[in-house]
Amino acid sequence: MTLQTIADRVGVSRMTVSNAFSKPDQLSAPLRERILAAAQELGYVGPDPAARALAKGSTGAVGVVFTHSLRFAFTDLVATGFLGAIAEELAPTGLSITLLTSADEGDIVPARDVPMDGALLYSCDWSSRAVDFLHRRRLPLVYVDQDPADDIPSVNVDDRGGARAAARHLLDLGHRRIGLLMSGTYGPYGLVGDLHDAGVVDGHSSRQRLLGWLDELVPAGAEVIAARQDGTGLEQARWGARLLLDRPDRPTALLCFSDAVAYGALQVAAELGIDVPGRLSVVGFDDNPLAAQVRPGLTTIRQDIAAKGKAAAATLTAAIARAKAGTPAPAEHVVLPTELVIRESTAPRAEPGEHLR
Amino acid sequence: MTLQTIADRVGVSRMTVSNAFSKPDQLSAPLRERILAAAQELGYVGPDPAARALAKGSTGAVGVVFTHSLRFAFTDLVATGFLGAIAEELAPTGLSITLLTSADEGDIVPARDVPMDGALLYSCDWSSRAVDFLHRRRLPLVYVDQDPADDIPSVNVDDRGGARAAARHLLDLGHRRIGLLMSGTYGPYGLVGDLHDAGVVDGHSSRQRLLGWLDELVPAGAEVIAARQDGTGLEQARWGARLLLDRPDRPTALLCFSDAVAYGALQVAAELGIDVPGRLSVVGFDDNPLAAQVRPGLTTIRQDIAAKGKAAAATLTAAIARAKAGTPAPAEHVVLPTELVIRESTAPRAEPGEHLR
DNA sequence: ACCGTTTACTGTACCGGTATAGAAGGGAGT
DNA sequence: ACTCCCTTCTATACCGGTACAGTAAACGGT
Repeated sequence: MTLQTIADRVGVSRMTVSNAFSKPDQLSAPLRERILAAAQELGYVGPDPAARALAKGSTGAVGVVFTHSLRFAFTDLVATGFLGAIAEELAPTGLSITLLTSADEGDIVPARDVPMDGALLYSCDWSSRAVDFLHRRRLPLVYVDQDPADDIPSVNVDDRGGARAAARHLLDLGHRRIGLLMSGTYGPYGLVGDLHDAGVVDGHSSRQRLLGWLDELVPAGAEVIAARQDGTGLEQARWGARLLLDRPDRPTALLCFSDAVAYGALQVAAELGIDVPGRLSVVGFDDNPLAAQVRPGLTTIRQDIAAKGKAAAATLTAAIARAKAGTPAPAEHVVLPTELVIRESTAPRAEPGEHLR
Repeated sequence: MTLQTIADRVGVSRMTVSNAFSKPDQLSAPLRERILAAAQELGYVGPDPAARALAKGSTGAVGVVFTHSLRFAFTDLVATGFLGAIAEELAPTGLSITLLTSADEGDIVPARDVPMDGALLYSCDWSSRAVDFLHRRRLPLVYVDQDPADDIPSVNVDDRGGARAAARHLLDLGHRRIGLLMSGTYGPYGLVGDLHDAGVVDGHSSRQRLLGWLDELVPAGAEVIAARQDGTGLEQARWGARLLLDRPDRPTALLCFSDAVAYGALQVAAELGIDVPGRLSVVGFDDNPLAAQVRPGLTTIRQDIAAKGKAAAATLTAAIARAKAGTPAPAEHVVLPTELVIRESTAPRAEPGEHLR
C-alpha cells in the first residue's frame, strides 16, 4: 500500500499522487479529488512519515535533551514550565517535541538514533556522549542555561546579575555571616573549603550564581559558609541545609541555588525552631511557583521561564530554517533579565548578641 | 558522507560498514576497528536515523497524544506524574517520547506526519482527526483513561468504584445535600438540569466518576446539585464552585471531578467564609500531590499515577513487539484500583438548622 | 582426501517517498 | 498562424540505509 498502489488504481503517475497529498496546488482539483477518493477507498492514510523524512531531509520533530532522568523533567516545576512554554511556542509551527536524556544507557543512544530536525540542550551534562553525537550529527542546536559557545545559538538568563541582587539584598539588610547552599551533579558533597576551587561548581547556572554572590559578598567582607549537595531534590537540600544551620556559628542568612533547595532549607529551619525571617533570612532563585506558596513566602530572584521557553523555541526554529536555507548567519545569544522579588523570608539581621537563640 | 563513502575508503562493501555499526558480531574485530577508525577520521557519525527508520520500519520513538494544549501536559501535576513514570519505564528500552497534541492546527498534523513506532492516547478527544490518523496508520496504540475498545489495549483506573467510595464516605458522614463539581471540554457550562443527559459528560473519566457518584447518591435519596465547568483550570473551577456555594440552599458537601477542581472549591469556600470541614465537606479525585499540601488536607480518591504510567508504557512496548512479530494476540485491558484517602476536608454534617451559617 | 560447519564478507533488491527538469496541451496576445 | 506562457502531469534520479541469500575460505573431524 504505497503511492504507487494509488497511482496504478487511478491511472496516473506516482508523482501526481504524491503531489495530491503534499502539494495540492500542483494538480487540478478534480483529479486530486479522484486520487484522494481512491486513497480513502483503499485505506491509504498518506505518505509514510519515515520515507518522507528520508526524502525531504526533515522530520517534523525536535529534540529536547536533559541530563538528568526524564523524571526530573516532569517533577521540577521550573523544568515543566519551560517545556510547556516550548510546546506552546512550537505548536503552530507543526514541530513536535521529542524528549531525550543525555544519560547513555549502554548501546542505546537516542541522541544518535532518533530522527529529528534540531535539538535544545537544557541543563545538560557537557561531557556526555549524547551531546557529542548531536554535535557530530551537525544538527541545528540551541544551548539553554549552558556556557555559550561562539558558533552555537544560546539562551541564558542573567544568573550572575540576579545572584548579585540577591546578595546585595542580604547585605543591605545587615547580614554579614551568610550561608551558600549550592547543588552539584558530581561529588564531593558537604561543606566547601575553597570556594574558588573549580570543582565546586558544575554547570553554567551554578557557576554564574556562585560568582554573582561572591561579586557582592567578598568586597563587603562578609563571612561565607558554603555547602554543596547532590542535585536539587528535597532530601538532598535538607541534608545540605542541616550542614549550615545545625552548628553554633550558623549564618544569619542563606543564599540558595534554587527555590526548590530553599524550600528544603525552610523546612529544616522550622524543624530546628529557627524563625524565618526573624532569626534567619532565606533567598531562593528562579521564582518557582512554589516560592509564592510556601510560608513564609520566599524572597527570590525571578527568571521568566515562559519567556525562556519561547526564546529557546524561536531560536531553534530560526536555526533550523537557516540550516535548511544554507545561510550561515552568526549565532544568536539571548540573555534574559532577572529580578529580585521580595517576599517574607528575608528581614534585617537580628541584633548582635542575640543572633544565636 | 554515507556508508558508501566509508566503504570506498576502507575497500569493503557498504553492507560490511553497515554491519560494523549495527551488527558488530557479523564481522571480524580488526576489520571493524579499521572501519570505525576510518569513519571517525572522515567525521561520519553513524547511520542516518531517517534512512535507518525507513529501511528497518521502526523509529525508536513513541508518541504520547493529548487533547488539550501541551501546556496542560506540563501544568497538571497528574499529567506530569504520568509522563514522568512513562519516561522512566521507557528509558531502558531506548524508546524516546514524542509529544503530540490531538488538536489539529490546519494542515499540520503531527499525528500523521511524525515517524513513530506506536502511541499512547491519553485524555484524548475522541473525534479528533489526529486520533483517526493514528488508527489509520495502523500504529500499535494504547488507550489510557479512554473508553476501552475491544481490539485495542487499554489502561484505566477504577474511576467508578472510586467515585462510589467518595459518595459513600459523604453519605456515611450524614450528608444528604451534595454538590457535584464536574468538568467538561465542550459547553454548555453552568448548573446542570438533567444529570442523565448524555451531553453532561464528555470523556471516559468524567462519565465513570459521575456514574459512580450517582450509584450511591440516588439509592440513598440524596439531593444532588451539579455544576459543570470548562476543563480543570483554577479559574474555571472557582467559577463552578461559586455556582454551587453562593446560594441559599447550598450543599453541605462537594464531590469534585479532580483535586485540581477541589482546590478551587476550597478557595471559594474560604472566600465565602464557609468553614471546611465544619460547614462544608469536600472530596477530590486523583490524590494529586497538591491534595496533601493544601489546608485543610484534601480527602480524595487515590489513583496510583506512577503505576498507571508504568502499565501504559509496558502495554505499549508489548503491543509494539507483537506488531513487529506479527503476533495478533488479544488486546490487554488493565484496570488499576482506587482507594479512599481521608484527610481533613471532610467531617460529619453539621446539625440541621445551623447548616446555613 | 572428503565433507559438513562456521566465519567473514559481498551483491542485489528493496524501504516509500520527493526534487527537478521537461513534455503535452490550451489559451492570450499580436 | 506564431510565439510565449501557464497549467498539469510524467520520467528519472536520487535520499541512505537494511534484509536476505549467497559465495569463498578456514576449520574440524574421520
